Amino acid sequence: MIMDDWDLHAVVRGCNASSTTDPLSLVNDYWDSLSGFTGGGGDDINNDGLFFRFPDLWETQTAIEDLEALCKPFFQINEPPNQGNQGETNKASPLLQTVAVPPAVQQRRPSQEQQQQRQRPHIRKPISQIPRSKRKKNQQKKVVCQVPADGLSSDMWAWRKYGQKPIKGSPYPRGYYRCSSSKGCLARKQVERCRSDPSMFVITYTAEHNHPLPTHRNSLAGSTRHKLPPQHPISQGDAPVPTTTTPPKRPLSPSVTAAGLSPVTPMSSNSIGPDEEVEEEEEDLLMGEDVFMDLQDIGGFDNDQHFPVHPHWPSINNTATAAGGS
DNA sequence: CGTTTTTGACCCGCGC
DNA sequence: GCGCGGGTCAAAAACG
Repeated sequence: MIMDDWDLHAVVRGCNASSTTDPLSLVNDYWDSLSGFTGGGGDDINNDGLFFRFPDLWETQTAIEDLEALCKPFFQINEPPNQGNQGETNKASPLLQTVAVPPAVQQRRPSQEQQQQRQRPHIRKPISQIPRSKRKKNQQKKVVCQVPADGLSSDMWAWRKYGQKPIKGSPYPRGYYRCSSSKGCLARKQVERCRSDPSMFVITYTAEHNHPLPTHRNSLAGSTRHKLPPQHPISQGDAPVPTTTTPPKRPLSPSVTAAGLSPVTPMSSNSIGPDEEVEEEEEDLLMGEDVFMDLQDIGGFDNDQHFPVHPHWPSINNTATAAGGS
């Protein structure tokens, strides 16, 4: 099947290509990918009855149009409809690639019911009741976007972070987000910094939203932890948080998020940390204070080239235990 | 009170 | 079969 070409390599390619700082190569990759799609099945999970679905990859027009179409659902930037703010939009518009799955495999995705079953409170279900095993890794349909830092919060969906993991071989952790707008929404998103180009973020969207774009969040509670100016990022970053022993139950400050995820050691006052903070605030203004995701959550600030070990990770290679925890 | 983030633990796919 | 690595769960804490 044509889809066979679509695996994580395509994803990785997208990231690697950026290292050449040649966006066109990504677009070309994407275009190449489209040719692989045209024969594919458009039979996605939610063909009917759903408010939102990914743009139809199978009915392609032009690479640019497709790019825009794919980006739109995720990057509906707050701007007047007829305001052709192309310049700015382009700045934040993601370079993306798509990874598709053979239809047969797609059907194996956990259904919504299954998903909800898994999310029921209480202890983990016996393995037999958890259909997660049906899912094959790397074979879910994915849309991979590569966006600059300021493109991250252009995502109009409301995401809730449900996990974070250090990725082997990468100094940056990967954040796992799920759509918080609708309970049954299966949409997920993974965000990580591109290792070859730390200024870029690789966003992988999985599954689809089954609801319309939220106009605003239900609540901002718990979502504005980073409001305080991180005056003590260093202390957080340096804190040798034990990974195996009992966890220090969250001596959290708003800056912990940044420091906790940053692979970088303490952000000096001259590092980009604060700059990004400012950048983020600017974004907030642009976004009408709808901060859907804090970039600092993703990978910290590393533009000053040093990639020390994450303070919380004894060593990324120390997998036996590190893999267990996150 | 409802929501989010954090984070250790758990589970499972996959490569060897 | 085993171990690694990635994805998810869920309790605790924080926030408005």
